[in-house]
Amino acid sequence: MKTDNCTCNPLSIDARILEKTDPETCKKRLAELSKGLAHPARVEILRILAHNPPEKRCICGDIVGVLPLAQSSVSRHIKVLKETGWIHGEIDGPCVCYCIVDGIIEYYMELVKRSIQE
Amino acid sequence: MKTDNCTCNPLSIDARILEKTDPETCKKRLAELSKGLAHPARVEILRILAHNPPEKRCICGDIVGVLPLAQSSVSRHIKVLKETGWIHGEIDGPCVCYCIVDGIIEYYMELVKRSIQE
DNA sequence: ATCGTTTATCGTAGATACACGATAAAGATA
DNA sequence: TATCTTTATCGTGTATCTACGATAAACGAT
Repeated sequence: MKTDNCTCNPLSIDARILEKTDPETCKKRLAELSKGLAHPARVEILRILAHNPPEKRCICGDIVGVLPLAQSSVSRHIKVLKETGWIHGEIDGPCVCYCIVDGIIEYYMELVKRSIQE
Repeated sequence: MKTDNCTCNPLSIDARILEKTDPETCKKRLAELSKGLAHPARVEILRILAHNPPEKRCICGDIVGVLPLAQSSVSRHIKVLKETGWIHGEIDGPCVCYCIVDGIIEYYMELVKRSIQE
């Protein structure tokens, strides 16, 4: 079931806060986020969430239909993405509304640059 | 032992080749490279290699001195970075010359963009 | 209250990751 | 040849990852 009005708070992250983050924390954060990306299924989930229009963000179970994995496996991948900080979800009736954290990709890129190049 | 003249071929990767890569392969490649980044010690190794001046790229054992890990553990992390495609190494006398693959960070960022955003 | 839908968690099993010390392999040096 | 240095690999133990089916939990609808 897909609802049109998503109750998801637009949780966002600003890449500029990195300026106040010490290098050691940056490395740990980068490693953590990278673990989230370290599986093709999770990349695909992020892709789906990133492409979902903002006004229709509740696509909880639709992900299960797309991926060639059991529902429990998909749920686990979603959990990893939540724990590593890529997405967040809020309960919306019987299903859960997931969305990608706003600005997380830019934040991640900035982390890569700062942790490796600077 | 650090040698000044590095025998490392400047193995490089061009982010533009991604244009010819199909989405499924991109996802797998991104997941693979991300696995390489998914540990703080490996991020630090990449940082060290990225900062090492080109004319002094052979710093094999120096990495062991910097990281709070046993030599065998560092060697294993280096192996992961090699296998996932971040670095490459060539034997240079008794030590091994490691360098970061040229352009790999830009390639990685491009992969993130293409696999998630496009 | 009962049923159907949706998502999370549990239990299990096999694979992979991570750390360490010990050892091997390769080349330089005496 | 013997020895030192440097790096890779092996063996071990512990922890985490991954997948699945089964089950539980939460909510809406009947």
